[in-house]
Amino acid sequence: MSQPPGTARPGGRTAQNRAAVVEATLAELAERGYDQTTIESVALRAGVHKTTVYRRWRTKERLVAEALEATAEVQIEVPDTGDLALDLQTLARGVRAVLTSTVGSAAVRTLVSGAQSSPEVAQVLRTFWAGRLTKVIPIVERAVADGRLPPGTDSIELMKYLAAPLFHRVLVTAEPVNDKDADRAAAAVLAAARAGVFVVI
Amino acid sequence: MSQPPGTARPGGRTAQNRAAVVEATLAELAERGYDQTTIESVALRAGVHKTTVYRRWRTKERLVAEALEATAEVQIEVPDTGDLALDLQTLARGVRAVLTSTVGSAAVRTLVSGAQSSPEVAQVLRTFWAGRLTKVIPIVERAVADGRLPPGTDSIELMKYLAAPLFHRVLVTAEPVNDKDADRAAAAVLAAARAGVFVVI
DNA sequence: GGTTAATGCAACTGTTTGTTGCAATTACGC
DNA sequence: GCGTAATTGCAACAAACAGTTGCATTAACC
Repeated sequence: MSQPPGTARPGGRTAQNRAAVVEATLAELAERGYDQTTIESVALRAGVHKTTVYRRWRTKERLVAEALEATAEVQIEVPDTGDLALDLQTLARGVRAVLTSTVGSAAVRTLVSGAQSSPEVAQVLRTFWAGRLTKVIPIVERAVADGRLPPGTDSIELMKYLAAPLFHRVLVTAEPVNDKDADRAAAAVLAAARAGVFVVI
Repeated sequence: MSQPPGTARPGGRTAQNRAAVVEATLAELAERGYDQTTIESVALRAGVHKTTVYRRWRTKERLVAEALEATAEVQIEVPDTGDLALDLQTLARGVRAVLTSTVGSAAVRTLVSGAQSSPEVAQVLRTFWAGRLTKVIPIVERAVADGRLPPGTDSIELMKYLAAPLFHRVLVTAEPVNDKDADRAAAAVLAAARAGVFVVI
């Protein structure tokens, strides 16, 4: 009993409940936002009693952190056509798809409200987005090797600039994001990259 | 009594209390964040009883909205040198200064997080940024007239792309933002604009 | 099939949010 | 100044919520 519940008998109903609670947490985060998400609302949605959630996760922060970690395997498609403009466009559309998905929406909403008060949640979110930023590295490296981009182009910074306008629409202007917006973001970052904006000395 | 308090006798102590509460609200938002800011904490800080705040503002959302509206006078410097690259750079540094100011950073995070649960706060957010986005219009129009930018360039969209990377650093990656970052954002948006990314058909 | 971990349930405590009646204070017209 | 009514302070209150605990029930694992 010194160990938290769910460790000694992790199969059967325990695993089922864990999955249901994680899914309910993400849905609540996406629909209602971080501060409107309560342990009770998650338990109700998951069809589980609140004491079960309290006993296994202890706090809302850990619950949110684990739920977001469980989505880490959701991947953005990595394009590999060799056409830089097309690859960036595909990547941008992938970012758009993540941003507008249930998981992505939950991550974004948690990012701006929950991460302020919880270092634990903030750390998970950093890991979450860092894993997605690396997607662009091979694409950029090949373009540099082929001479289609200037040598020394910082692929991580390029990826941030690819995603930034899409985040901006979601977070700041609260506008919808469609494929046309993703295409524009890709075109903008391509022009900037060709101009050497992302070249690190 | 059908009207909210503070309208019939707006002078004297009423005005003094209103100013104290607004100032306390901004301070709380800056120090503790949106969800940690409560009406009671604001009242305590302002040296006013909580019933006064409840009776006059009714909800936390209206209180926050009014407090943030009071900061709308903070202006970004409008460059006018005629050098497009330099003007964009100056503008980007102005955005950076707003984003990184003590009150500004908290205000931005508050706007973004509060806007997700409160349409009223969201409206303040839109108005706030709409007033700043227009800053770039004359600069872009002159550049288009001089042939330094393609005809049909959307100045509002350009301004969003100028600000997006700076917001991204503050909100998503939680990285510090300095003048070098602002300069890079300006260079990126200039390259994109010259490539015709912001041309509307 | 037996044991025991995990869960459901209800009842509880403590905290927070928001309200209300009433007395004290004070802004504003005269 | 002065009277009156709006505003505020105060205390007490109701309601909602967070989090805990004891105990009975269920079911995972040997």
